[in-house]
Amino acid sequence: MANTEAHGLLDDLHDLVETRLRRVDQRYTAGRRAIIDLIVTAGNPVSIADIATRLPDLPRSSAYRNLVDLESAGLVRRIVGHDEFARFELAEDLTEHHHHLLCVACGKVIDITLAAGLERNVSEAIEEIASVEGFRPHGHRLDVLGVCGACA
Amino acid sequence: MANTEAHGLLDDLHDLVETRLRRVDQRYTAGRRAIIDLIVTAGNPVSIADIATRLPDLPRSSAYRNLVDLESAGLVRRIVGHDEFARFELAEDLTEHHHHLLCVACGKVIDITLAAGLERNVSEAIEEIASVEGFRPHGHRLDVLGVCGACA
DNA sequence: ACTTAGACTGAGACTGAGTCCCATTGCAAG
DNA sequence: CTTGCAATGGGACTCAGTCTCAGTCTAAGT
Ligand SMILES: [Mn+2]
Ligand SMILES: [Mn+2]
Ligand SMILES: [Zn+2]
Ligand SMILES: [Zn+2]
Repeated sequence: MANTEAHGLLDDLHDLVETRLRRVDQRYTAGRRAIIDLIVTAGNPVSIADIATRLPDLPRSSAYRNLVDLESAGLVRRIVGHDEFARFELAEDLTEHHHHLLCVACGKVIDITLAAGLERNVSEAIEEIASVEGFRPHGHRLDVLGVCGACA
Repeated sequence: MANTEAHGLLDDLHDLVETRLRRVDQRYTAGRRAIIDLIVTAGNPVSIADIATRLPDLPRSSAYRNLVDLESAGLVRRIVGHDEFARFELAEDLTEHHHHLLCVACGKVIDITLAAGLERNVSEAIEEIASVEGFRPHGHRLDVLGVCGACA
């Protein structure tokens, strides 16, 4: 192990998560760390079923509670897809602003990123319309409904 | 009542709905008609609670079943907003393509329409990205999260 | 080292929007 | 009429998600 300055990107993320949790008097326990690890490792948003499968020793009640806590701390985002199951991914300020393809057949969620210019146009149009309606926008989500390659 | 050619826009809609239902061997019963009336009359998408309030004599099980049937017939669209309650509106081929402002405080849903040009740009970008992912897109939804005027 | 406050855990009870069941009723075609 | 389904409605049921609570862990203070 010649590398002593060691910290990889994943370790940096864990440090950041820990700092954010500490800021609200929360601890970065093994269960929470395992959930963050899983969310980052999986390419796509993960469901409770995914967590139960990949982390069989983490009780469901703890998984649900940890996800609520991580969401409250602004570290994790809950996604309501096309099926009845919630899914979870890293919050956008830990990754980048993006959107989703939702498979109406199997419920799979795939991340996509729009061109910056188009994203800007959308945001401006939203600001415009919202102000007319007396609505204060915090953000937006664009979901594409369709059928994924595996289900075609 | 001097007007004998009578059929208003609402009547035309009812006729269209009846035709579409007949096409799939379904009947346009009083309960279903009342639900369509309510959905059209209300400016915004309606929840089951709205239906229970405005149509107190329509049993919940019938309301849910009718909504499922109307959705299957492509006449009504189910909206998953920011709260835990589903809402319902006319399907887009009975109105026009549009999107929603979602109040994160009270759950209210407000219809909005984007400029046609922007809408086209979004659709094209989606086609492009989806094809790269091997995903066959059927449509999209754009939800703006924020706080409505009443909740500000 | 010991204490202590409160964050955290886990097993299970509970909630409630939405679905299913089934006996009964309505309705349209022949 | 009759006959085959569509439709009804009251209530039982499902199950993802939430809540409870007694016990445990952890960090900070002394
Ligand atoms: Mn994502
Ligand atoms: Mn709408
Ligand atoms: Zn799929
Ligand atoms: Zn509101």
